[in-house]
This record gives sequence, structure tokens and C-alpha cells, in this order.
Amino acid sequence: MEKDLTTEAKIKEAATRVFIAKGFNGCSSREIAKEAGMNVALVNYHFQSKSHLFEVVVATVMEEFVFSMIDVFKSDLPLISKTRIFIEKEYDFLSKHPDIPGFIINELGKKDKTFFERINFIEQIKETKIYDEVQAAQEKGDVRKMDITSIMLLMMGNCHFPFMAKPMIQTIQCIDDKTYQNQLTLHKQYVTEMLVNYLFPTSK
Amino acid sequence: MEKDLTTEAKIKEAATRVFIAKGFNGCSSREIAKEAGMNVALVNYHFQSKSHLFEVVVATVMEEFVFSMIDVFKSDLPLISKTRIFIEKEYDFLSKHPDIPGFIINELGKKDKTFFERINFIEQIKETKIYDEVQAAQEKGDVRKMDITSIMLLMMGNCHFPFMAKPMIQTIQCIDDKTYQNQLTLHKQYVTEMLVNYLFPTSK
DNA sequence: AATTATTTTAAACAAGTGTTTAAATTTTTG
DNA sequence: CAAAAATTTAAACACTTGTTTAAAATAATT
Repeated sequence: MEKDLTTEAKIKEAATRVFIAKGFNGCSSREIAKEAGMNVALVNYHFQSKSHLFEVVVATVMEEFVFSMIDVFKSDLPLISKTRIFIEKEYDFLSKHPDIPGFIINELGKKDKTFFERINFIEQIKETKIYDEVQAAQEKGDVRKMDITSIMLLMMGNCHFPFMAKPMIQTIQCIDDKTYQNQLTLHKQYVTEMLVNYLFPTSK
Repeated sequence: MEKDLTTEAKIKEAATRVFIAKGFNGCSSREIAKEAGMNVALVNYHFQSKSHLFEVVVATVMEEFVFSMIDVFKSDLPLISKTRIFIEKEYDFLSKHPDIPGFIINELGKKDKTFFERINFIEQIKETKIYDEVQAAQEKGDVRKMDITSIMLLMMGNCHFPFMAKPMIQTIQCIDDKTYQNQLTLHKQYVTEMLVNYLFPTSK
């Protein structure tokens, strides 16, 4: 598991794990250092401060987070296929990183806006021209006419929420990890069908 | 605004505000005391510990949170109406308390399971017999045949996520509070239509 | 009114926080 | 190899943390 990473990389890796699991306020610099097998002072030597390390971690996680999205948006497929593949890829990614959506939404909700804006992923999405593509399809009548914000909410909500709500749903329904994972595979199909039917009314 | 509440009530009220806004680890006992206009020692005098105060707050918030749900489940309406009213009431409640879903999902995801189970709201939901009602309707063919977990995920996800993701979406879309609020009113209609169409295939 | 119980206060506690320092070590450079 | 630079270390810094204490103030009881 442990590669011969540089000290900086080791700290960043450990910090990512700890921050995602416990949040910025839920852990200490010493805990991160210990997780990385390093001295506390090295955290600040390489990353100036806990806050700065956090920003670096968030930026990297966000990048990873939007990478697969961007990839789908840029592809040369009809919107209906993009929708299906988007959901497929999101569930894939989230199965491997189930705590990331909650981490992003919750940790960043508490920080100031400027923090959010410093991480430039909005431009990246805009550059894919996905918005224009959707609008064009709406004018042609292929896609249901609704605000892009609502489309985002439908897509992201139905992909991310099942992972964010995992602990709650598991407690309510008294089901273990394995069962919940299987449930998610099923759920992905439902979500795909529901969203495709709703967003592309003429498709069936 | 400030009623002549008891010290205990004042502390609990302040703690609720602060905990929801900043999370358990994001605030101190002193901050809660200050928000309540009280001495620090009073927090522990009346609530033993910060942790215990947190549990009391969570229990109350959860109760409030599931109260409107339970109410709809128990009503003597056809499932399709219950669905519509459920969504309506959730959006109503969440407009007033937008930070609660994120608070519950995130703060409780980090605590141990026993903590979650100590708050008995699962029984309350079961007592409404909503599960049996859904199952009966599924056997009659009125409701799409899918696991109750998936139905919960669809309902809750499409209600809660738009409020949880508010800071993120606002940053991505560069929209202010007022605009987002209006967007949510629209979104509620979309969600209702989409979910009703999907869950009740024979309805149209 | 005097006594008891409850509530509130300021101060202190030990432990933990992010961060800095200055010396020791390792690595790189000339 | 010696000098300089970069890295790592242990220790300390000032500050905040949750919690406790013991005295003061208030309320309730007899």
C-alpha cells in the first residue's frame, strides 16, 4: 500500500483521508501527522498551515470529483446517452469515494464563498458547452424545458444523495453495508429510467 | 424575539442554532453559552456535558424533522395524494429549516450507530403502517414495484438535496438567495410531477 | 426570619490546539 | 570532501478546549 512517496505527498494523502472522514474541525494537525507517520512540524513546514493544507486537499478532491463529469460532457454523444453515462459514472465514482459529496457540500457550506470560488471548476464545466447543448435541445423539443439549475439538482440529487444518506438509511432500514451496496446498484437503474423518462419526454 | 425562557431552554435554543450552523466540532461550549447570554459553567450544570447537550438537541431536531412526515403517513388519503402532500410539506419545512437535513446526515454519519439508535423515530414511522400500505398498493399494481429503500431515497433525495446543496449550487450558478428560493418553488413542481409519474405508472 | 436547596458566578484545571523555534540531521551543491 | 541548503526533529509557545470547583447570589421551605 505505502509507496515511497515524498513527505509532502504522504501528508497530503493522510490529510485527505482524515479531512474527508472527520471534517476540518473534527481532526487535529497532530492526527494528520500521525496518520502520515510524520512529525507535526512537517505539516506546517510543507503546507504553511492546517487551513492551507485543507484548501490544497479540497482543490484536489474537487478536481477528481468533477473530472469524470467533464469527461462525459465533452464527449460526442447525444444528450440522452450523456445522461445515462453520467449517472453510470457518478455511481461508479461514488462507490469508490462515497464520502466525497458529503464532504464537499458540508465542509464548503461552512466556509466563506471566496474559498469556494478560488477552486476554479465552474469555468471547466462551462468550457464543455454542456449548457448550450442542453438549451439547443430544449428549443428543438428534445429535452424538457426547465432551468439548468433544476436539471443539475435532479441529476446530482439522485446520484449523490443515496451515498450521502447512507448512514441514515442504513439505520432506518437496519441494513448492512453489503445489502446497501446492492440496493444502490438497483437504485441506479431506477434513477436512470426515471430521469431519462422525465428529461426526454419524447424518447419512448 | 427573546421570550422569558428558563436558563435551560435558552441554552438549548442557542445550542440548536450553533450546532446546526457549525456542527458539534465547529463550536465550543463557551460560544454556546455566549449565544445564550449565559455563563459557561451553566451549560454543564444543566446538561452535564457538551456531548449530552448535543444529544438532546439532535433528539429534538429529529423529532421536529419527522413530525410532519409522520403526520402525512397517518392521514387517510390515497398514496398518490400522500406523495404530493409529503413533497409539499417537506419543501415547506425545509424552507424554514434549510440546514437541518445536512446537519442530521452529516453530524450523525460521524457518530457511532448506537447514538443514532437511541433516538427512536424508526418505530414512529413503522407505526404509521406506511410500509404495509405501499406494499399493498404495489401488489395491486398501483405503485411501481421497487424496494421501499429506493422509494425513500427518491422521495428524500429529491426533497432534501436541493436544500443541502444550496451553497454549492449557488456558487456554481452564481445566484443569490432570493433567486435560489424561487428556483426551489419551481423545482418542487418538477419533482412532484417526476416522482408521481414514476412511482404511479398507471396514474396518467 | 432563618435555614435549606437551588442556581449562578468567576476562577482554575489539565489536556489539546495550531504554530514556531532552534538545533540536529540529511541532502544537495561547488 | 567541505559548505550550503533543505529537511526533520523535539521542545516550547500562547491559546482554546471541556469540565470542575468553591464561593456567591438567589429561591424555596420551614
